[in-house]
Amino acid sequence: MSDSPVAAQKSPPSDLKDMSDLVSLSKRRGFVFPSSEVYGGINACWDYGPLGIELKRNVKESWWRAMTDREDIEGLDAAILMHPKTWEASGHVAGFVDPLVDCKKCKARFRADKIDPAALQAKKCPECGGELTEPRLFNLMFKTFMGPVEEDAAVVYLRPETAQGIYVNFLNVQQSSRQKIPFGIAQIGKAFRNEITPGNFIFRTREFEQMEMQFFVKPGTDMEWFEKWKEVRIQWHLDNGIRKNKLRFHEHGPKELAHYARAAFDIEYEFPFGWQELEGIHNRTDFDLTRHQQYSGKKLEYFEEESKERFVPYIIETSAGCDRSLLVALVDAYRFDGERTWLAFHPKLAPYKVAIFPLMKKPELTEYTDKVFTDVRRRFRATTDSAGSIGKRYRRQDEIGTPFGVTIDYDTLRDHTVTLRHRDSMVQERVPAENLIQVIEERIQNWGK
RNA sequence: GCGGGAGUAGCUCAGUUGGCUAGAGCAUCAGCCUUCCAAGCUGAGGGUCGCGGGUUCGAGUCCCGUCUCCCGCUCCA
Repeated sequence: MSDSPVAAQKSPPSDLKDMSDLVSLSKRRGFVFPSSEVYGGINACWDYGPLGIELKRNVKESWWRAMTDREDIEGLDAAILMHPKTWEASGHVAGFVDPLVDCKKCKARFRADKIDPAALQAKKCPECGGELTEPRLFNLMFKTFMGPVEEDAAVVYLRPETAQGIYVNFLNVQQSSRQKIPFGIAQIGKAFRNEITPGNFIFRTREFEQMEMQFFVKPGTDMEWFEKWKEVRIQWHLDNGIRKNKLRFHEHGPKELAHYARAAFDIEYEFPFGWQELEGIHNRTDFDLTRHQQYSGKKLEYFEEESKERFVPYIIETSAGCDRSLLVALVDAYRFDGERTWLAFHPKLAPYKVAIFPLMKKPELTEYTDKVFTDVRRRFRATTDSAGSIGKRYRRQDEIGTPFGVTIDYDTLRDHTVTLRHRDSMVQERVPAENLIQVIEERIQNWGK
């Protein structure tokens, strides 16, 4: 049995031209389904299928470990429903309201606060001079009621960001975990925003999951930490196998900064629909904690032993979209060479790490396959398939991004070696069955090197 | 929310000027064939045509409403 590589003499793999191929692959293979599809779907809501949820768990696991493996970071899972005053303090009740006006002539839409007051008064479109509609309010927070009675006093909001749950727990976490500043709190959780225009598959949805880490530092050291976290977060994306040339970075100028931020840095990805933000790193100063002090009347200060100083910490925030990171994993991994479609996931993100096949559907081969499968799946998430030709089965796994294929053939029965096939190169190597797990571990260790 | 396009099997689509039990390819499942990279053979399952009304003897095919998706405007995790 030779282990000569089967060379791929095809045209170089291409990227996605638009999202349609990825959307249909996602549905066909069980990554992402439209929500409530039997009722015709609901705008911009999506469900993760069997493979999608594995991918998502792997993305979250990668993030969570990168954060909480550090000694200076603790985890938290705060409630989605919070005291309504939280959102007054955060500025969301006032700030998440964007009055919008439309031009009846050229159909352009503007934020009322961003066009010239005189033009707004005269209801004249800044673009074409046409007539503008009245400003209309769009509250971006989802509102609901606590308890059975729908009365104003019972109004609560679905959190529009997870960060506030961390801020209000700052002292609880610091004291219970006996952390000293600087330290951070990491949280993964859902957030909800009534976006005016959701879209681009799972890129912008009204219900989404955030992966946020808030790092509390002594005022004066904040810009230094801001710089450090920029580097750490860029590296995380690269460690997940995201191609460097598809990432770019954008440092906000003073005029672009949100009300809470002193500095902001975006990590952007080049999607088929353009460069878009994937993660933001912000220096939020002491804005949030100070506001919560004001609105709650409780002190949110930290006492530093060494200097005997008492201060409200500054916060460096890293805020990544979980669904967006998953979308980037899919988009970045998508390959098509004119014949073969495959997802070139980094093994740590792949839903299945290994697929195990009998070369043919024969009892003696399937029996051996079952043994290997039982063995391998104790270590790696694995799958098996015996339907159709071996080539077809390789293709099926390529399409869901399984990095390794293991094939049991008649030689295996004699010498107990198996074929280990690599998804991206289609190279095959012969490996003793007893060393299989170890070899795969090594290949994953050296991935990309 | 506004403008433009679209909605027929899991996917991609075909369905003539409204008229026989709505078709194809791929996919799926079962069997056969195959000793390493899809598309070979046999058979099977699966759509009532986004949804709701209306016109008509009769509608996937016409009319109204509604929902959803895609592309622009907006947005920033």
